[in-house]
Amino acid sequence: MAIFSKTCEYGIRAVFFIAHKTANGNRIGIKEIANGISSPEPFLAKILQDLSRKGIIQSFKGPHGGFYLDESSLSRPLSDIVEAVDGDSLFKDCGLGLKACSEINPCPLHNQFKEIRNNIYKMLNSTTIGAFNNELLTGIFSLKK
Amino acid sequence: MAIFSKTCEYGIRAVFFIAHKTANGNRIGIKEIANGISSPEPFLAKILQDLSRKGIIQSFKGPHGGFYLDESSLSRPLSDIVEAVDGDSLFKDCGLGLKACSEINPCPLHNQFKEIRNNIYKMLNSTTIGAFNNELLTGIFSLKK
DNA sequence: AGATAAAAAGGTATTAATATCATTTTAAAT
DNA sequence: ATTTAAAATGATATTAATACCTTTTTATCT
Repeated sequence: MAIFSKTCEYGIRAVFFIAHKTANGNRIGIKEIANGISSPEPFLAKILQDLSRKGIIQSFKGPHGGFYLDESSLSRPLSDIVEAVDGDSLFKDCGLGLKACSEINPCPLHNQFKEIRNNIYKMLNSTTIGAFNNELLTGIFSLKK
Repeated sequence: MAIFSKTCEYGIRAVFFIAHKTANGNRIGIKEIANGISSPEPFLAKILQDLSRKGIIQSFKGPHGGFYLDESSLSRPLSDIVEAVDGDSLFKDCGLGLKACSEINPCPLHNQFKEIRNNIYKMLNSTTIGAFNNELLTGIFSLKK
């Protein structure tokens, strides 16, 4: 198993891509995004539609329309994308799948998972959507394949 | 998304349960295990059958048969269960799902995920199957619901 | 106003994960 | 030998995730 669902993987990669391609105020179409991050276009369309409805990204219909990010979206943490797509179970739920697991009724791995969940959340919450625009521009980082 | 698949969650809980219930040399049947960890019995049967085939747990057919753990199984790390069930993608694959992601062609979150993967692996690899027998016996830890 | 280009919406298809059921094999007890 | 209790196997069912397709809405341009 991967950490994120495919939906979430595509979502994060797409948002990074949009951030980097629209830093200049432009918009970008679904075709170019799907191609830029190696994702199935119709599936990605659904994902972006959902992220747009939830306010994580912005979109504009019609000719010269497309997806883009406003200032406040650029400074959102990645955890917002993950939460919008996969929910907060990665940050909150018991690692062994126990609904009743808690501080007073812990599973054997309760404390270990608490730390891991915190690590993941801290990382995702302290990294913003726009954090890698420079590196993406210079080609240091890849979002394809 | 959860960290592990349902299959893996049931598997780990079941193995903990078997370890604790058969520490005295007994065997334990699928019914009692399924009940003890709140899992669907036929599904769990499949999982344990697979773990048995892979040598993670031991089983014995016929009357007074059941599942149990030998000494060496008790000292295996949890990472062995996870690898047997979910494979090693949790420890190895790119967090953003990129096949080509590597040190020389990193995704934007490459280093961040490397650390998280290492945390998870270290935890699972340094915790043994038999580590919680005492706490399970005294009821400090729960495997149910 | 009409044509066009884009995302949004809604519905369908495929695949993988999860769950269940029926039959077979194995070993013990009588 | 027969019965019985257990896991192993094989087949099927259900559900959720992933992927795709068609139509509709919105905005721009001529």
